[in-house]
Amino acid sequence: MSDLLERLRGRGWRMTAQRRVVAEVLDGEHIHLTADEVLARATDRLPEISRATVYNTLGELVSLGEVTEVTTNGRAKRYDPNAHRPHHHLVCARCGAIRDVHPEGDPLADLPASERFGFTVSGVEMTYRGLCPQCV
Amino acid sequence: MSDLLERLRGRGWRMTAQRRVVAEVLDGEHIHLTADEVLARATDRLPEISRATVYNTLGELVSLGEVTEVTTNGRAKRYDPNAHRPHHHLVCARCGAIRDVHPEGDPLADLPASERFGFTVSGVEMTYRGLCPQCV
DNA sequence: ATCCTACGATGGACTAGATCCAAGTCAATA
DNA sequence: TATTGACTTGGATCTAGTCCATCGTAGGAT
Ligand SMILES: [Mn+2]
Ligand SMILES: [Mn+2]
Ligand SMILES: [Zn+2]
Ligand SMILES: [Zn+2]
Repeated sequence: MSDLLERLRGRGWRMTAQRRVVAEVLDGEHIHLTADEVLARATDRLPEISRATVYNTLGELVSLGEVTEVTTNGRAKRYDPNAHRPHHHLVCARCGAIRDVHPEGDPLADLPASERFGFTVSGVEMTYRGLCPQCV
Repeated sequence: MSDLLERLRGRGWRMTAQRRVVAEVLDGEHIHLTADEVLARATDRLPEISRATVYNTLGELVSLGEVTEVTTNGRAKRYDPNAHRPHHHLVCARCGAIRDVHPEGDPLADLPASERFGFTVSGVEMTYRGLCPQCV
């Protein structure tokens, strides 16, 4: 069983067949599925699952902090189960492949006070762009 | 007249009343308007302008490299006329205010080869998150 | 100044992605 | 096994954006 499922059980999350398959298809490394992709994979395991439930469940996982939303292209949001290890993304400009990356250094420290406009800065998302080995 | 308009003229861009007002409403610092916001402001100056023309013109300005698309929230894309000075963004999590920022350091250099997965990395976008002075 | 025409503008239909809702179903507890 | 509030469902609805046939015009030619 997946780590995610285990954590959710531990938090008293009410378990249903639908929620289980959504959590299952999100399990893994470098996973960044759109809601439609989650629906397609969930439907393989549980044909009667509905689109609304997929959206409901993804939204709840985001609220619980177990999944993060990633927007790399202005199209469909992607859902990332790797929420417990802060990271950034490397995206292929041609095929859209996405890898998790962990840059060195502290980007927050690189933003001088004169560039903060009085904001209380709490985090940063970085999206590296390039071409993957297959697309070069 | 705006810098943007001047550059476009110099590039032989065919000028129409519609294109002029779109370019005009995009002029300024820290401007990051959605297509609908551009349409609303353009309509103030030229009531008969159409939504399709706003999208056509924005798309062309992006192709020309005079405007960049910014996606900060998975909702509507925003259009940024400050394309000739590379920069990143600081976004208020509550009210959505967006400021242009110029962090120190070279984020590309902070991505070690072991984290590049064979990609040819060519750029990076950074979105700082926080609360603006009015929203703290 | 007028003509010509390729390029731009238009409105409305259409699509993708996402959300909402009233009604039906069921997991968890007793 | 009875109860009940939480979950699921299909379909309607919404937002952002694209597409297209047709009309209009900017700007070069005369
Ligand atoms: Mn990730
Ligand atoms: Mn900007
Ligand atoms: Zn690729
Ligand atoms: Zn704010």
